[in-house]
Amino acid sequence: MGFKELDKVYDPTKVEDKWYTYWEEHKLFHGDETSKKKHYSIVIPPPNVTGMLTMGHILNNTIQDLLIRWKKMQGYETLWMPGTDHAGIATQNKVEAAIAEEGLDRHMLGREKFLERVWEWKEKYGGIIFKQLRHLGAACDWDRECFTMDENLSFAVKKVFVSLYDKGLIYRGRRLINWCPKCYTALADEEVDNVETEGKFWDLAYPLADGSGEIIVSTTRPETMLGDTAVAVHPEDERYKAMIGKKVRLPLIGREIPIIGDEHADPELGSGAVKITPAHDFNDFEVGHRHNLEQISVIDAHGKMNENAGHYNGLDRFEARKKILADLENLKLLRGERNKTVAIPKCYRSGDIVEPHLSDQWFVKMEPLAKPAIKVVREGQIKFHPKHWEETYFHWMENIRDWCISRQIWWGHRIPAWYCEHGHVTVSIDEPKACVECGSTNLEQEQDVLDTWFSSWLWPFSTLGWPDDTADLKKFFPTDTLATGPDIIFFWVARMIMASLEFMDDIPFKDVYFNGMIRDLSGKKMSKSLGNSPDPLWLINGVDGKDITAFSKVNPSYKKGVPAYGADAIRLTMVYLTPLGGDIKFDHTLIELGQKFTNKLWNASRFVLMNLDEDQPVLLLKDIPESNLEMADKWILSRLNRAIIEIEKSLHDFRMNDATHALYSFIWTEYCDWYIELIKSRLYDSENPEKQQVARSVAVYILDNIVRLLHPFMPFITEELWQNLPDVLHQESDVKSIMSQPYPKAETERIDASVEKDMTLLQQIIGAIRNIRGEMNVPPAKEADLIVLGASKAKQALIKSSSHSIQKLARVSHITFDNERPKLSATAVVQGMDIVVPLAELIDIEVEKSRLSKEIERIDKQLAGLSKKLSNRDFIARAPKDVIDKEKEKQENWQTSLKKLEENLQLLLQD
RNA sequence: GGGCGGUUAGCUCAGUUGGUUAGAGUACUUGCUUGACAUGCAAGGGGUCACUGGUUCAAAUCCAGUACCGCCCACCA
Repeated sequence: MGFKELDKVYDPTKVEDKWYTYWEEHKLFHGDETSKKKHYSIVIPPPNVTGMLTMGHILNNTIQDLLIRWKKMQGYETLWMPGTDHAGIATQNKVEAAIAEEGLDRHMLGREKFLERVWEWKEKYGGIIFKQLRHLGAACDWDRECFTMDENLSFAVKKVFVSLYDKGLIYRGRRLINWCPKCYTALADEEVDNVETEGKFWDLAYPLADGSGEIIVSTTRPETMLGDTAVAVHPEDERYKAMIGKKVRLPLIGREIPIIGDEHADPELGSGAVKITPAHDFNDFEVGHRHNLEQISVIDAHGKMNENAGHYNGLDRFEARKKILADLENLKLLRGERNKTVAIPKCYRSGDIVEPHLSDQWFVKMEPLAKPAIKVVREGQIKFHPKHWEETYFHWMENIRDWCISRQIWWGHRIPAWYCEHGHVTVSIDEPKACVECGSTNLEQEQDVLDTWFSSWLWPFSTLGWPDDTADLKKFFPTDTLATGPDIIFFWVARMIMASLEFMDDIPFKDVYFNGMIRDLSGKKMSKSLGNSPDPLWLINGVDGKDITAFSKVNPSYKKGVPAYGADAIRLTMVYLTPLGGDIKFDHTLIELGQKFTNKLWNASRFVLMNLDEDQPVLLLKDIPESNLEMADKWILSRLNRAIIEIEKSLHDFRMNDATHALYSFIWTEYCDWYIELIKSRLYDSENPEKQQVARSVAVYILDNIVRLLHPFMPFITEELWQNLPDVLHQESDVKSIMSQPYPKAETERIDASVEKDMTLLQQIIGAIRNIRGEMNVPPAKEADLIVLGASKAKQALIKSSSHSIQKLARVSHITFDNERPKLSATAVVQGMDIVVPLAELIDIEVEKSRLSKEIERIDKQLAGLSKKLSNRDFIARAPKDVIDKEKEKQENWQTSLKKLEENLQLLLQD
């Protein structure tokens, strides 16, 4: 015994950090841009610089790591590019909250000092998530770690801005945009969540200026009436047609505004007449354009009424609403109030109600960029997995609207545009000396910064060195797979495709894998604020309930703490549970699946390794003569190769869960439950060292394949086990690591259908005996005899040659054929043979009777259905021949079984 | 309002192009400290595949509709 005996229980905490350090030290995560090998690259969806690891990251990064490790073992030069996003609004909000505790706000500090504070924050808290990702095992190339505000990435941003500006695709304009009064900045359409809310719908009466009557308008936002510049009715609306062209006197303000005819007014809705406020409503803005209406802002950027709001000036917008309603009520101009669900636009960062706000902003004209990006997906150059997300993509891209890219915050890439005192704009990568139009040297840079996504849409090539023509770009671009969540399909995925086609003249990636969302068991999205998400590091490293203080409303089940499941167990569980693109309802107890599997693998390996012997070398499979392989050996080799094919196919199709299932059942059911049990007698048979050696060698050969197949799924335990395998199995490599070993390839010549068929028979016989024993509650210690009736010569031979296995696995002493059967015996039918277990003193006749009756009833029922099918003339006439043959064969088999079972039951009833 | 997804065992989920006796893990029942593993072994019970109709020789699977759940998009003020 020269092999190290493994611990009885696998402890991930003893293993995981050790191997991660080893891999990192030996540069096994490094992508070599000078390599001659084919490349495979992935860019990480950059987490926010202040981000913390969530369960969603666990799933997303496990999938990326799985792909990278799989491809690396397959011989590709792999690169997994890590990096973080500066996340403008989110990060600025965080730092502002932090300085608020010191009684400061950013304006007190000023731009420069404030940014210093953000950078300090970034240095301190940025990248924590990457320390956490290391615990997960992520094989990121940390030497290349990027940040969206790195010098070269910032240069890329400026270069892109100038290029699009020069092409006329970036413009500046006074538009109505989504404004968050809390974040004090413009937002893109995608940054606004429309939340259905119970609201009110008020009817207001506007008197006609000539005193001839009034017109009723309906609104959900009465406070904006101060900015009304018209009332619109449908031009075909008989009720109001005659009023078009007349004027109304706006209550409270007294301004005279026209009644106009416009199809925007829906006669079905409310009174059919609608107030028009071009400065505070997107529709009204359009109507205003059509009719040349004045745009009067009455709400300022802080959400307060402004000087145009008369004596409401200075009031908060919602207080103003109350006041205005009360005042109209007093004037008897408030004519109705109804409940109505309305979609309230909210800022996805702060949650504050977004205000349509008239201001000068920068925009990207998207349509010309979208066209080629639609094409590459439609033509299949880029494939989405699951495919149905392509529909969502097309729908958005075909109706794309211009992208508002300016943000009125400080943390981000400052827009490279300068204004002179005459209002001319100069756009340039470097600070210009003089205005391009008038030559003025009195220039001031734009105060606004760019939307965060304006840097992340360049991510697949800016991280590789663009705009320089780098070796990295040549080697690793376009990247291969993008794995991300469908929630950022518009924010990020679509824009990366557009940017890449525009600036690289190529697609950014070939496949996009959308992982599902992690929910809690009640189906709610997991989030820290809901307190329904565990900290993933608790699950990896374990935590005592006392230490859980991170969240205010922690799920009670975490208060007791959780054991150290280890990264491998979590990874395996996640991919086992994740259907292509489907959501996962998650609870930490589900990880027991992975934990148990980890322990099973560990112990199976422990068993195989403890049975090796230094004095008896392990034979390589190619050195074992075919004739020395027993049925069990051939069978497990056959099954291994089928599993390899299945895994390869599943991973290729991004069906990670199928690949995981294939591995799981191969390892647990076939290798552990059957193969290892079958070879035990050979392993223990020191009288027959040659057979022993073959059994040992095949067992460890399969184990070697198992750990390599499993490595992308469970990197740590497989490295630990692989390192413990005999050296003869290790292929030479620069660094001794499973990461440098080849991924198993299928050897189809090892697939042997006839051996599998024989094995099935054996399993069925053993299963039948076990079933009898189990139903009768026969203790394992009691051995029984076995009589097989009606077996063909071939089957007899097979049973004889495997008699030892049957005896061992089914706890049988003697096996005989065609003996007379004792009256008191339990019986089963397998492939037309009677399996008779004479257990006179062991069995309960009544139990056996009911067992047989139940079985007869079951087969009878099935047979009835089948007979009906086969007597259907249409079925015979129209179904394919092979289907009919199969059904007929089935019928014969069942009929035989039924007959035999009935005979057996009769024998028992005779007593 | 439009679009997309879902509804299969108590729970979490598989089920690829229609043809299996509808599966896995877990939970449950029973028997086992069987020379790797009680985080284990063996056996067992449990499903009218949401509902209704249609296509077909044949539907969990294809089509239409209904109900419920979820997500996304949209200017009904």
